[in-house]
Amino acid sequence: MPARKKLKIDEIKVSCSNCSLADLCLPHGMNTDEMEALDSVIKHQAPLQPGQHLYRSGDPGISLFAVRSGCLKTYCTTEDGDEQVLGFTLPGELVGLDGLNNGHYVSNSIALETASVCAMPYDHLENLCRDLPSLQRQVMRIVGKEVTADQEMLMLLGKRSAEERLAAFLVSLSIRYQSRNLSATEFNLPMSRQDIGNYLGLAIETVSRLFAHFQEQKLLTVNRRAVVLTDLERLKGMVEGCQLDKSATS
Amino acid sequence: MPARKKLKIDEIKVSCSNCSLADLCLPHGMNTDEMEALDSVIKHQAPLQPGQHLYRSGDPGISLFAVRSGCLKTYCTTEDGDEQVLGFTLPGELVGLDGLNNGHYVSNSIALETASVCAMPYDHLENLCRDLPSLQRQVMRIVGKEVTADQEMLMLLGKRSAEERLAAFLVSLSIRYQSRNLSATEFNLPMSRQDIGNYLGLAIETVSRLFAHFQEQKLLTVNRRAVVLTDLERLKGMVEGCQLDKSATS
DNA sequence: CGGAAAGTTGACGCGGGTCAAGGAATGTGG
DNA sequence: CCACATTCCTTGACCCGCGTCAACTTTCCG
Repeated sequence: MPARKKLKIDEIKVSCSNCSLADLCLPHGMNTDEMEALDSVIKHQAPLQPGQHLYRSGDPGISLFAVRSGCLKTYCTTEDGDEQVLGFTLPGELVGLDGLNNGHYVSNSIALETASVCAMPYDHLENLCRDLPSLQRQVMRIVGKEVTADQEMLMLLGKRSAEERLAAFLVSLSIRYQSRNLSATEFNLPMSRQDIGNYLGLAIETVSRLFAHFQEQKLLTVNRRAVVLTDLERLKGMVEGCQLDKSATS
Repeated sequence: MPARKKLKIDEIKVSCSNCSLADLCLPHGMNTDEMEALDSVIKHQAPLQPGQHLYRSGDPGISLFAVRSGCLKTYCTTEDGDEQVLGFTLPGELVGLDGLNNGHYVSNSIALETASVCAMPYDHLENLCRDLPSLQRQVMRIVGKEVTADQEMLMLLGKRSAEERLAAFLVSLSIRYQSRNLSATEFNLPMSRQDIGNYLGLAIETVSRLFAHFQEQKLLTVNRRAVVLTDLERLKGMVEGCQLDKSATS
């Protein structure tokens, strides 16, 4: 039964145990058996096209999603219609936690590039957590990370200058690409100036001017979406002191 | 054994099933048996004095805390020493989620007034969640709420004017006090202008001027920490349109 | 090829930060 | 109970970072 065989291969292809992102994702630290159990609750769906929504505000929030490839933008809208970008999700990162609150998503998630995601229905995940303490702990770790990341962002928006915000944004992307075994210094921005500005609480003209300014200072070269960080160290220096102080006090 | 009896009464006093905050807190929606199980993992500790820390950045993060009375301020510091206030915790609300990330708190939590808290060690809570699906769901609900609240805050800091920020802050306090059966229009601010400004990403002079400005417009009267919201409706009107749009799209 | 979307650049002005001075409340020691 | 310091808050003057408006260029896509 060649057809059956083929299907089997496809299944293996998309399993957690073979996923190169496992270290960055929920399976992190799980053994093969545990990964297989996790696999069993994951729904693979058709890839999202750019501009296509993964979920919208008000949709019944029933799943947590892991991004396998591409890039998602999470945003929400106010009653009077304007948008706030909440974040960008890269492969190995999770979205959809906010659906846990009252069963409906508050935010929206849209693909910026063609993206494939793994969907994990909350209720299945919940059941599985009962049997797999390591999964439960990992979920809570992810939750804690999310909270910490939001705190970092609040600090950026509350206290930092436009220059520091953009530098922090670029450094964050750099680090995240690096941990995915991509170049830390050369990459394409998956998002528009509009999205960057919105995310950082800046006007798009300001973002554009800052890119020009950074270029003058030989910190980077930029052409539309293509970025080369020519002096990553100095960029990191600009952000230094703006980061959370993680030094233990005890 | 009168001593024994006395102790028993004290225990009952502080149990979830007798706590007036149960509806706002983790026990929400649990039956008596479940509450008793939850009680068993809660550690009651001596009240915190104003200025005393519940936990500090770097401390081993081992517990989730529920505030029973008083008010806590959560904040974190940058490497170069300045502070970002992340939020204020009122009775019935939880703090300490950020310790879930890597086992250490990233933020600090300090009492603004004399405060008593219930401590729930993560590991006990984790075990209990395995037996009590309703608790597990409630924990995840709280987590989702936390994420949503952070999103709302990001929007405030990213998009809103100083005036809208302070109005939103006062309305939020009003609503939270009301759901604790306290006056929605007359209360004392538990925090200083410094803290308010820091939290809202504003200079303390701006906060002060805005209070004066609001007073001229007969929106409220304020004397140091004492606030009376004389036109709550109009205040809410100022915030309208800044709130997340929760209308279902499907 | 044409129209729209995305990005850049310059001119201008305002919201709110900064600096400075002073008042009111609270604490502290004599 | 009073003098004094300290902290918290208020108010005014000034000015700069960044938003807004506008014009233009480049890229994208049917």
